[in-house]
Amino acid sequence: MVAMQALPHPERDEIRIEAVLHALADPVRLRIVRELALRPDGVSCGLMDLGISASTLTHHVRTLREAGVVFVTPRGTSRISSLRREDLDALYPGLLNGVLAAPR
Amino acid sequence: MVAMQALPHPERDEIRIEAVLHALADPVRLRIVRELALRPDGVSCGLMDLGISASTLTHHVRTLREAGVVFVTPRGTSRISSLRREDLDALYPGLLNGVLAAPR
DNA sequence: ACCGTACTACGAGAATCATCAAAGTTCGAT
DNA sequence: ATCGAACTTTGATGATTCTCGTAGTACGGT
Repeated sequence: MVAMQALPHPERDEIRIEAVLHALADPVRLRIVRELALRPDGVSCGLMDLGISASTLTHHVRTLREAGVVFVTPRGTSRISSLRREDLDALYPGLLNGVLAAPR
Repeated sequence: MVAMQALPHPERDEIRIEAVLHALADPVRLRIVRELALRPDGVSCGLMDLGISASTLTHHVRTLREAGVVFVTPRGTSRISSLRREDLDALYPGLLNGVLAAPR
């Protein structure tokens, strides 16, 4: 069993700091990341009340996924997203904690 | 003596995480921040060999200043920039270290 | 087989951004 | 007072991005 993922994700060594920072710099995506930080087991982002359209949400989740910030895996008709905490902490120790420490 | 600064800077409590992340997300600005991290006493960004025009550099330094990432003060005809390490570490502990830990 | 839910793909519009050149400002030095 | 160096301002351009609606796909349940 090599690939249980249906969607492309960057390997840890392919993650670029500029892409991560850009992904985190958007208010909507930051809210998603904050929410995911509270749910280590992952959750469907569609359940979050973000006040944006479904297609916009798709765009943001893809941005986060392609940057290497979140891991996304299909579950039925939903897609479960989770923070790539281990990878991010290994690459940029303290970054995620610092971002999450910011006042809401 | 209230204001020794000639340029407007956000107070610590006015710094917003989205602005900081956006400021750090640009490759040129990230290079500037990395350089400033090596020079605690500050330096004129014009001395860095960034391969951009002077007006573009002005734009980037202003973005960093207005986000609260750097402190800029005039010195003769130059402007000395320095990282606002204390403020950033207080607001987002670990963020700066994490960013600087990233492979260049 | 059909329907509803969850999500994606596509195309478009508005806004933001990075970049530059040209012209202007400020300051120190001659 | 003049000059040059360092920087800013303005205006423009092209690229990127955020947003949406519409149409489409995939999956589970009835």
